Amino acid sequence: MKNKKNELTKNQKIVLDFIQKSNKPVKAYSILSNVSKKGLKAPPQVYRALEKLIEVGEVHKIESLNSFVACNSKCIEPNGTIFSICKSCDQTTEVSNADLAKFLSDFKDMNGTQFSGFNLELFGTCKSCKA
Amino acid sequence: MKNKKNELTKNQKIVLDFIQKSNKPVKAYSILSNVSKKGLKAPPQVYRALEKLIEVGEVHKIESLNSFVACNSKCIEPNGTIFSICKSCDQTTEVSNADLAKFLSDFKDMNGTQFSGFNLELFGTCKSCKA
DNA sequence: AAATATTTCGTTATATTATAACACTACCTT
DNA sequence: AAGGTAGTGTTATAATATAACGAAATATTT
Ligand SMILES: [Zn+2]
Ligand SMILES: [Zn+2]
Ligand SMILES: [Zn+2]
Ligand SMILES: [Zn+2]
Repeated sequence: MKNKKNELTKNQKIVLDFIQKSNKPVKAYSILSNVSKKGLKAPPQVYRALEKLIEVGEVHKIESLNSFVACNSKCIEPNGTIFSICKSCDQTTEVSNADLAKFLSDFKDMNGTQFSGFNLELFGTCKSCKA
Repeated sequence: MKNKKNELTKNQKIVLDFIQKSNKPVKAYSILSNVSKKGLKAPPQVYRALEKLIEVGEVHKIESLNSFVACNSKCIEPNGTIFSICKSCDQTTEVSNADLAKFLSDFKDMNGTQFSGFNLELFGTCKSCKA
């Protein structure tokens, strides 16, 4: 047994709170400077919180942006993530499409072996950038 | 008209050559140290070559590894990439599966708008790591 | 409750990845 | 030859991420 009280710690909550309030993916050092008044003063404190938050599924990393977003809690597949990213403003939303998620989860390689996880990043232009 | 002689430059060829000879994704600074005897001595020289090689489609960046691979020249979709990545050794192969590529290219968002590009990274365990 | 193990914390230093800026060169186009 | 574009070499620095270590907090066992 690992952690009877399965709650986030203070630092983890502070970081998650900031990410959830952001409407775009946020960078680690942006998190750091924005929560420094709450006591987090060095990169490891932020990166450690992020690591945990990602582990428990509250946060995802947007690899192509080196940035972090809160899970919209519509993750369909536990080990797969799908994002829609605006090429012009980086606005990012988690895509929940059952067909797509199923297609990806069920996908097998040449040998018929299934994958254990996936990350799909779809690039386009968001509504406000089109206008 | 851009470039009548549509060839790669010396530096670009050196970098591409090294990437093609590698059997795994390679990191920029690993490229740098490996081609330094051929005259490339500073990061910008490598990153500029990479930028061009990516632009012309000879090289892809593996975002989750901050590494680079040569295109296996089986890119089905011009603006979409699909990779299979071993979680344990980082061995990476470009996946060419017409059904999957078509599914992703045709995928539309809630508003029915098509995306202009995508990158899919599939995670699993490679043959040799399973053994 | 006390002892032990585990996890988190704060901190300093450093590693890794990537780009800005600038003067200069090579080549293509007219 | 003149002008434009792309590439080069170089120095410096920005941006992203982790190693290491001892102290503090929390959980588990005795
Ligand atoms: Zn999610
Ligand atoms: Zn946008
Ligand atoms: Zn390719
Ligand atoms: Zn492997």
